[in-house]
Amino acid sequence: MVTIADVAEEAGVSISTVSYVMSGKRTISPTTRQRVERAIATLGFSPHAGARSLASRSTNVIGLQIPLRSGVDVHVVMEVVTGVVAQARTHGYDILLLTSDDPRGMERAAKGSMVDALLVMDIESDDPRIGVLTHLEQPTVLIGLPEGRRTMPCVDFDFEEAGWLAVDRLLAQGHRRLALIGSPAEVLARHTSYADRLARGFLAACAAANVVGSVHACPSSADATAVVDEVVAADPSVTGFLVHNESALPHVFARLVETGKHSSAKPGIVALCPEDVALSVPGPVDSIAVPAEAIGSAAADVICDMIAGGTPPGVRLIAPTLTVRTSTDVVATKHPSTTRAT
Amino acid sequence: MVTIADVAEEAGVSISTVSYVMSGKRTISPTTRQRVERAIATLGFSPHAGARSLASRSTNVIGLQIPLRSGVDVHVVMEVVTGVVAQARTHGYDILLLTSDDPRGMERAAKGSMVDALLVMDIESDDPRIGVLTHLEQPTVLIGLPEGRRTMPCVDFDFEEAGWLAVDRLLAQGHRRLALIGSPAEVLARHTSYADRLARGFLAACAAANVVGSVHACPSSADATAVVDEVVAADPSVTGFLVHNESALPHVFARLVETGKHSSAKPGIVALCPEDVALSVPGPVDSIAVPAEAIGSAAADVICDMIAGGTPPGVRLIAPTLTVRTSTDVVATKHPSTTRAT
DNA sequence: TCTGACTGTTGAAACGCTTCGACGATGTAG
DNA sequence: CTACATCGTCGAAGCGTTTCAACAGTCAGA
Repeated sequence: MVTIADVAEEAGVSISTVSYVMSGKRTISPTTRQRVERAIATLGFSPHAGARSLASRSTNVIGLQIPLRSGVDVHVVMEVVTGVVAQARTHGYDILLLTSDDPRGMERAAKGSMVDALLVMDIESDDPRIGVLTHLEQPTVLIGLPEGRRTMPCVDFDFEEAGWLAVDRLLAQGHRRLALIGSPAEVLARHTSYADRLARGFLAACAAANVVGSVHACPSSADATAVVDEVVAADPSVTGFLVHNESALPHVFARLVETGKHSSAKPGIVALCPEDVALSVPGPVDSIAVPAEAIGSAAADVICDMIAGGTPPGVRLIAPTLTVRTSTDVVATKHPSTTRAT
Repeated sequence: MVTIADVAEEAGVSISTVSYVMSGKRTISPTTRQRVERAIATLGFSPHAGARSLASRSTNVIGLQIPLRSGVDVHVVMEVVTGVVAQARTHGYDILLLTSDDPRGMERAAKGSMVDALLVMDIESDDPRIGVLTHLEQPTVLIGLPEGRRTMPCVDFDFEEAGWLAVDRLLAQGHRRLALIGSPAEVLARHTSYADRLARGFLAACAAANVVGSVHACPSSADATAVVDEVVAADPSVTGFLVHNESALPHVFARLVETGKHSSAKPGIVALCPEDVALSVPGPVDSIAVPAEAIGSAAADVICDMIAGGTPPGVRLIAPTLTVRTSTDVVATKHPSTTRAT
């Protein structure tokens, strides 16, 4: 293994000079800088991460808690992770994967100084992990939005606003009885933050328009068609559907087309999902994109800023955008509210 | 921060004694052991990972390279990751996420002593990363199976055998002209290991049975139906389909049902995908499970064993199993070849 | 010419842990 | 009773960085 001492010798300078060349924390004459840089290159030196973290008390690693619970959209999770990793790298950070939903995994990583900060996904409205997290020294950012007192920064897509936006669209198309075909029952049962917020926005918008809206759990399997049938059977006047379930979307779409509830001429669906999922369905459908990768990179930005000593930004929500594909008179409507910070 | 010195003082022993209690590398009397353990608990001590890695020259972290390339089945990737993480944890290892397909990311992690070993997913038949990996000090395990000289251990599902198995089943059902509806074109174009091997097994089995088999790229979107139509149009005698494309499966299934190529009475499909995907389709379909999580944990076992000094196991392939759902006379056929090690 | 400020460089002290060699104390065999 | 392992514990030397305090040397201002 080649150490900083080897580099120093090769370049004919002291160890500390090499260190300062690498960190840029002190002024170095151009000539020595070049000598050192050449030595680093010829020897192929890369500093020992452990030694570095011991001396500098920082690891350049961020712990990322990702959900393995049932019912989550892997597609979305994966994209968020992609965004986090890519953006963190641009700040010089690597990602340590934490998957156990037992918060002791995060505690272990934090107390063992394995990470400089923690990023937690799959937040529930009243998340038990938050208590543990507040006791840690490392800054923490949540991807999601718990209810009540928010003691730590949150980053997420504005699902509540998305609910309003979807209802707006369905109302504009003349629908007067709406249904939200949502996440699987287990996701709703544990009050996953995004599902709660979407339902809240959806129901509030319905109420504001004096229209009946109902929320339905939906499995990610082909059984989704059965849910559609039940919803329609229970109240045949339902004509407008907000679908927020990536895996179920193809089935729901197919069934609503079969039953005449959705067609290009008479659209009855707004889908809430990543763009490519909306496009993969056999026919046009209006959709609100879940900008999963953008959420991830925003979260990475926030947390890197906090590590650097920036002030915690409170809540950062990414505004929803509706893309219309079922009518030619409008192409895309950007919702007025832009990204808002609290 | 509480250090090992604090623990030593609290317990009234020396620092080294505390260390030996934790590592178990020397005999310690029951009484001191208890005193130390109590001290650790009361102070909530957890050793500094960086210091540890500096002194012991090992990090207890495994680098995991996961693919972000287009066309891969996120579902499968996610499950593999799950298996890796969970199993690695049982061996005391954490996972550092590496996503850039640029091998310099892995080089950086390895040369900076951030990881004890590397696990590389999404292997291509002639993978350019392998050259870089062989120069690293850390052991490396591939999830996939490159062609040619195999200089490093490989773990994967036996896709080639799966091809034979699927053909067996389709032949047994009387089909005499088969088609493999496979991965997206970009996956085939870069000769992703699993796609190549599946095609090889499929074509070899067809040839052995003196039956015509053809391989077709298929996008993950609704355009999959168009592929089905093209295949059938090009040769209407095709009646047996092996489908290996998680996202396309619902569309392919639907189209084949519509065109009368598949039904419970006259099944024409064998699906190669995770179990839950096969079950999510609206109707029974025979399938060969891709045991993604098992692949991940097998890989983790192999790599942990290598770190511990075990001899590299060569190639480890998990045998395929066919699950029959379209006929009541057979329930499940375990293929004769069991997990084989080379 | 002297003083003080600034520049570029250095030596050495941490950082928190593992592990080697050593050392009493105790047990065992001759 | 002596000689010699064995057991349990300890002190201290690293591991490879960062960073502080210090120090020559240069330069500008008085």
